[in-house]
Parts: sequence; structure tokens; C-alpha cells
Amino acid sequence: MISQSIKVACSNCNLRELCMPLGLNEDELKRLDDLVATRRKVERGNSLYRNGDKFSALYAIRTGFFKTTVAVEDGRDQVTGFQMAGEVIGLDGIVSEHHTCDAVALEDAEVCVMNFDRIEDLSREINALQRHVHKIMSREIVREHGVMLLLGSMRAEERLAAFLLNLVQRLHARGFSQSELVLRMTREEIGSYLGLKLETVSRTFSKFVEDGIVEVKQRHVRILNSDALQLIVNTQNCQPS
Amino acid sequence: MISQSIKVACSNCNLRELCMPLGLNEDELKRLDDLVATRRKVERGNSLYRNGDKFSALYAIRTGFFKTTVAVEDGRDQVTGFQMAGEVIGLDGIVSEHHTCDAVALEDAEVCVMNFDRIEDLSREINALQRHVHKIMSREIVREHGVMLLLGSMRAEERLAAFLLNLVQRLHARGFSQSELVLRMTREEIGSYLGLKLETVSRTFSKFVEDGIVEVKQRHVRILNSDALQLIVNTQNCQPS
DNA sequence: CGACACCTTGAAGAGGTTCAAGAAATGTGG
DNA sequence: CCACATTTCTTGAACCTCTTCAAGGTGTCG
Repeated sequence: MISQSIKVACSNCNLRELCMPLGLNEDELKRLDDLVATRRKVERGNSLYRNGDKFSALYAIRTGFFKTTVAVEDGRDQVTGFQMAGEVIGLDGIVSEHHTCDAVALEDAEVCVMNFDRIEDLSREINALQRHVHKIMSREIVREHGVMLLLGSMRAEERLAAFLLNLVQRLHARGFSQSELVLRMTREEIGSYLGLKLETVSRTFSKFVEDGIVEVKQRHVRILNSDALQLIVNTQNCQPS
Repeated sequence: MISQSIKVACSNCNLRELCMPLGLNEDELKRLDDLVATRRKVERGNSLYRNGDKFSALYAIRTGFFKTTVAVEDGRDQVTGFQMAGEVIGLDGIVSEHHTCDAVALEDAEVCVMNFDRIEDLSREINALQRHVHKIMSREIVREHGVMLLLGSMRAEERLAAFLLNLVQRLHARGFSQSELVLRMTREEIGSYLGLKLETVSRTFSKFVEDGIVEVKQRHVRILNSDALQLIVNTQNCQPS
């Protein structure tokens, strides 16, 4: 909730290559620094924005981990994604000027607040930024296609395998281990994202452990056989002959 | 595949309010006409673009009806959406400069080809166009959230009810009946979109007919009780007490 | 240390799938 | 314009995956 004065500029930020365009000249870089007017800390369990909130900015995650959820009238909600450092959230709010989902921090987090009007202004002047904004939105559309594929045609084991592979791949791109990860979300949140009940998520984890594919201690997961996971994703929708 | 010289300009097109921004002045309108360099006819069953194709343009549907599908290695594919006149497709291609899904015409169609570089150029100069492009992409993201909700947490009857309501609502916005529609897609394509098998789609239609909610003759559907459909969507994920 | 949230596992049950057969509609070629 | 092939749709019965309900275990935080 609290805005802070900036200490680190985009041009010096080690996440720059994740949330900002590449190949800018000195002048453009300076003007980009201008984009992030404030930072905002979000404590674990709190919302960055909620369904219905007025839209005004996109948020680049500096640290921490978020989930986004869409609500159904009757109380339940669906997790639409998990976001980590370097990723940009808030795109859902552009179309109607109001957010249509909740963004909740799953661990203490800090985001860069990028006023959207300013993004539009600047991207009229910096072609690379314009292109970058378009790519970020297109990437989100393509990501969601993947989730639709997962939800529409995969079985429980495939879904969880695909989920784990996707997580480690993104973590690895941020310098973390390729084989070890700490889940920031509950089984229920994983289940919501994957269209499964938490018990099914738990059972499927247990099955993977039995098969020697992963080690699981609560939220600590070690992938022992990445190829096996990949195989589960690739081949299970072929019927066993 | 064949490009044609333009006869109708965007500024005169009756679909303008669907695919173009509102509130432009005379000068801006003229420059927008410049955007649609060519039209393209796509016969039923043919692709407008395919997975892997180089991305170069967005397409505004003038007439006809499309489905978009993402392919899985092992042959099967997932329908990610159905698109009708006035809607813009091709957004998936921006991020990687290549399309990641197929767009297939389900009936003879004609699209306006809008070169994307030109869109970017123009939207740097016309604020309303810039905002419009952002909104179109954001709208697609929000739409996909809805599909994720459907696939992740709804049961077969809810899914089909939501699907029918969505279709008639969009058709009605285009001047068609609120209660009657002709499905342009097969049961299998509906099933793929909804994460169900074609038999389940067929059975669920039959159930709706039994319950007097709709009339179905092949692909002709008449909605007899729209409220009942809405009720199915709203209440079924509340457990029966 | 005790309360609470989270996770695991078992057993029974339901919703959707699979397999199969036949009917209806559509398209094609003579 | 009709006969035939093909695609699409419907319906039944058996099966399977995932869910539901329930209980107990594990970890965490004040």
C-alpha cells in the first residue's frame, strides 16, 4: 500500500531484460527510468489489485510471487496464473478500465508501478517500447492458450507434470535450480489452476514420488527425472495401445 | 489466398464500430482507411494462417466464421476460440513473429488484412488507435480468463449453457436473433472448445431439449428459456445441499 | 505448547469417457 | 436428380478417472 521513492532505476535493474525492451540507446534508457514512478510493497496474503478496482497501471514484479484469480459469483474462484519476478501483471484491466481479477501476493513482494497512460505516451515515442508492450500482451495470450490446452485435454498427471516443468523452466531462467523448487502456493491453489481438486493434486504428487520421478517434502520439490515428466506431458494423450 | 482491390473503406464499413476505435476526426478516419491494404477470401475449411506461419498482420473478420486451434504434437488439437464478423484475430503471432495456432474458416469468409507494422506506425500517431489495439488485446486476455474458469471449474451442463449464451449474445450484438442460432461448428469442435467429448456435448444438448430449455435440429438451435440457461451457469457449482 | 492451516490417504460415488451401433444429413459423381 | 459414400449426430452400456467425504498426520506460528 505504501509508495516509496525510487532507489534503483530500470536502467540499472538486473531484471531489466525480463520486463523491458532490449537494444535501447542511452537517451531512451533514461526516459524509461521515468516510467516507474513508484514502487509498492505487498505483504504475503494481500492484494495488489482486486476485481473491480480502477485500472491505472501495469506492475512489474521485482520480488515475490503472485497468483491471479477470477471470481465466480458463488464464492469460488479460479486461479488463472502464477507470476514471478520480472513478469508484468495487470493487463486484464486495460479493456474496461477496471481490473477483472485479483492479484494476491503468495510471498512478500515488491512491484514497480508503471502508470499506463505514461506507458502509452512513451511507447508512442520509443518504438522498442511499443513493440515490447505488444509482445507482453501477445505472450500472455499465447500462455493462456497453453493453459486452455492443459485444462481442455490433459489428464491429472499430465497437468501436474506440465505445471512443474513450466515452473522450473521459469525459475531456471531467473538463475535458480533446474531441478529443485519451493512451491509458493497450496495444493488447493495448484488444483484450482489445474482444474483439479487438492486431493487429486496430492495423490498425483504421491504417484510421482512412488515412480521415483520427484521427491516431495511439503512444498519442497526436487525433480529427479525431468525426462519422465516431459514424457508424461507428451505421450499420455496417446491412448495406451 | 487472393488479394483484392478495396471497394469499401473502413470509414464506410458497417462493422467499423466493432473493429475500429470510435470518436475519430475526419483526418484520422481517412488515415485509418489506409490501414487495410488488402482483403482476403478464405473458403470454408481453409486456413487463414497456420501454426508456424510468419506473422505479419492482424485480420478483421468481415464475413464468415472462424475457429482457432492449438496443436498438440500427437495429432490432437484444442479449439481456443470461435470468431465472427467484426472480431480481430492473429494476436497470438506478435510475440514470436510466428503464429502459434491455426485459424480455420468454418464458413466462407472474408477478412481485412491489416499489416501490423502499419498498425504500429499509425497507432503512434493516432492515440485512439493505440488505445484500441491495447483494448483488443486486453479483451482477448479477459475472454481467455473466462474460458479458463469454464474449463477449470464448470460441469458439462454449465459449460454448454455458458457457450450457448455467449454465442447468442455476440450474434445479437450483430443484429441477429437473441433466441435462434445456427452453429457453424461440429459437436466435436464444440467439445474440443469446452473440454468435453462430442458424445457428451450431444447428450447435454439432448438433456436441454428434454428439459424444454432449447430446441435442437442438427445445427439449428432455438433457445426457449434463456433464464434457465443462465441459472445453470450461475448455480450449478453451488453444491446441492 | 496448543491452535490452525495444510497435506495425505482411503473408500465410496458420480460425471464423463470409451466403445459400439445405427440414424440422419451432406456431398459427390454418374 | 438419384444412388452411394462420407461425415456428423445420437444413444446405450460398461468403464475409468477424478471427486467427495472422512479421518488422521504434519508443519507452522503466535
